[in-house]
Amino acid sequence: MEMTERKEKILAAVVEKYIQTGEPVGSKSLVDILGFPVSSATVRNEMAELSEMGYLEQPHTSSGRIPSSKGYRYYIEHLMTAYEMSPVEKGLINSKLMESSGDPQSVLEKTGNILADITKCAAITTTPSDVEAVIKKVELVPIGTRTAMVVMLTSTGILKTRVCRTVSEITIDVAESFYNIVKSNFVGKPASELSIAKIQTLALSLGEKALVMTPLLVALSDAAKMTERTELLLEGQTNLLNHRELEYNAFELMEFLRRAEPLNKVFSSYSGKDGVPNVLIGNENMFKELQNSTMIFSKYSIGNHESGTLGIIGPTRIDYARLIPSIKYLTEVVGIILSDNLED
Amino acid sequence: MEMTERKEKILAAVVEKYIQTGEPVGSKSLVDILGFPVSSATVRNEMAELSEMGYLEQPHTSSGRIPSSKGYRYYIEHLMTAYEMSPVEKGLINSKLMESSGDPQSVLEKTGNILADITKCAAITTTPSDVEAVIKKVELVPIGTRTAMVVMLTSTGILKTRVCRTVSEITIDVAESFYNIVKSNFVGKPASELSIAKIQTLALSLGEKALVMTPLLVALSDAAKMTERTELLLEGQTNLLNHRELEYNAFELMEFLRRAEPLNKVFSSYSGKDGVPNVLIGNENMFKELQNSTMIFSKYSIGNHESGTLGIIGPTRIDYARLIPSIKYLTEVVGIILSDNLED
DNA sequence: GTTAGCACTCGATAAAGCAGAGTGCTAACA
DNA sequence: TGTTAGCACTCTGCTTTATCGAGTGCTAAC
Repeated sequence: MEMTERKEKILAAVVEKYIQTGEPVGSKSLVDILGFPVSSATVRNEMAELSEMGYLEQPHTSSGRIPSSKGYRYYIEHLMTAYEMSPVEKGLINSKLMESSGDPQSVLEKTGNILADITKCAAITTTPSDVEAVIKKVELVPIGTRTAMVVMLTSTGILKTRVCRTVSEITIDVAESFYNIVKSNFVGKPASELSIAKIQTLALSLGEKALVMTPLLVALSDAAKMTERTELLLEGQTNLLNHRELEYNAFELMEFLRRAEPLNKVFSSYSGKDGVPNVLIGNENMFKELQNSTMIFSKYSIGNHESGTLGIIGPTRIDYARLIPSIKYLTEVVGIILSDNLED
Repeated sequence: MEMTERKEKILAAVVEKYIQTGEPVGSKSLVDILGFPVSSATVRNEMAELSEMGYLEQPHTSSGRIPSSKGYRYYIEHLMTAYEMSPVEKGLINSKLMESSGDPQSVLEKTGNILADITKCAAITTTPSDVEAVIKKVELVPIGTRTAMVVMLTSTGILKTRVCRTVSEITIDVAESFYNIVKSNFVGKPASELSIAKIQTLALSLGEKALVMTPLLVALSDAAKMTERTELLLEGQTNLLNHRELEYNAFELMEFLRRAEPLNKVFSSYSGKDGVPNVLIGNENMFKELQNSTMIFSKYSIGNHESGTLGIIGPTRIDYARLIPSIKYLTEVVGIILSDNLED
């Protein structure tokens, strides 16, 4: 049984109508939608074949058809005409993103917000991670006599700050020693070398200065730890409750999203080549909690390195034609904004 | 009709049983719970009187009783024995809070997390706001040749950072001018004076330096704006879905929480005197969306100033004896941690 | 290959019946 | 006067039954 042009038109019509209404689509209503003059019986025959081929399925014997995962996939790959955002929408998004304070975490939070807003799905973003990142710069900012803020910049443009308090005054002398220690031990090295153990051995060689220096170094280590860990940011989870077809799954889904590991596993199993978003529909997902959902995600790059992921999760019944391009666009913008920090 | 000791015992038993099971409590099961030997008929008579007095109500004519808002209130004020957290639990909370990076926003986020976790409700925290706050210190941290981080500290211990990029190099000369401008115009003044308008008039007098200086001042203004705005942080909203009695309200409630104004209105209507948490039960709430919910909140102080609010929202059927002390404790701890930044 | 006609399936909704928990009231009891 | 046993009554939740209608698959004719 081979795919014909008429079958394709019918499949596309079923997908689009179902996406729009959420109701199984019957042969009769299809006749109205399709441009050419055929009777409902003919359409019924074609639909039966599409079912047999695995593109459509029936919730129960005597109701209309809904697209299967395979049906959605065929639609996305062969039938769909992508619906790009208008320049106005793009401009709006750009200006919203500019509101954030510039550090990756807040940019990605904002991105998640926007994503959740335009897709009405749950949005997931991950903070950049780059195994090749090294410490580029460390600064000590005086806050009070015994309080300072440690600032750390990595080669991937990630900036972390951390406030710490010491038992005795942070004199210029102390600050200088701190800079020396950092320069000779950590700058140019990966953040992972900044372990507590390393700090302890260092402290031994510092003599009396160890007392005031240790908190500073610990703060730096905390900052380093924060850059290493890639965090998962969730936004708009409550959107999931709006989708009727997820009604019973919504809660289970939210619980699933709370656990970071499985999601990271999904993200790392798919490459982000060509900047084309990955689409995982229904049973194409590896976890049973996602069998009724669709994930669309895409990798953003800082400089030339694939650094993090940005995507959504929602019902399989979703406006693919609009959302896939949107996610693609946001991925590009985020990449550009975050790469900006890299240049000097 | 006056309250007797036996009535009080019955009321307490109804409240506690209902909190535990979520089912209306009947006279028969009460006889088992109450220590003294009475028949179900006697208890029924007492319950009828408690109903008449407004402490209990019936979901429908022929079912057990559940506490009314007034009933809960009487219980909280006269009958309940508060259940303090154990030192171990307190220690655990302290150490979790210490993980956060020290700035108020992240401390409060963490607090919200903990709160949501131990109460299984939605947690609300507000970032500190203090109309009397003035700019105490501003620092410029070099990141790249044309990138810098502006750090701002207020008299209330709030620290904000903001990264900015300029078109030309940030020389030592530029930095010095920046410090001079800031010192003579903004330090010691309220953050609200750092308006864009003010910056524009300033820029006019800077001549050629305006080009490189403006982005820095704008960044500072952004930081100032961030300290002024008190933000509402929500955590654990999805917990609301776990409560059967909120089933139909849960979504409406989440939508309500998204809008900040009404919540701020609630918070500002109640003082935080004595550090005793405010409890608003069911219809005691001013907004119709909260009629089926209970809010418990309390104000934390930085230094001596009441600065922000921290609380939960959940069903009226909630373990008051445990949660009220927990919230009280967290409020105190947050106050202490945030006040810490004040000292020099 | 297409279409009209028709019996059939199955979910959704409403109506009806039943069991059980719990009440309020009355009358008797200590 | 307070307490208790007894009983009729109410109301919910659950199950059963009936009905409706949309939509199908199949057959036979075009």
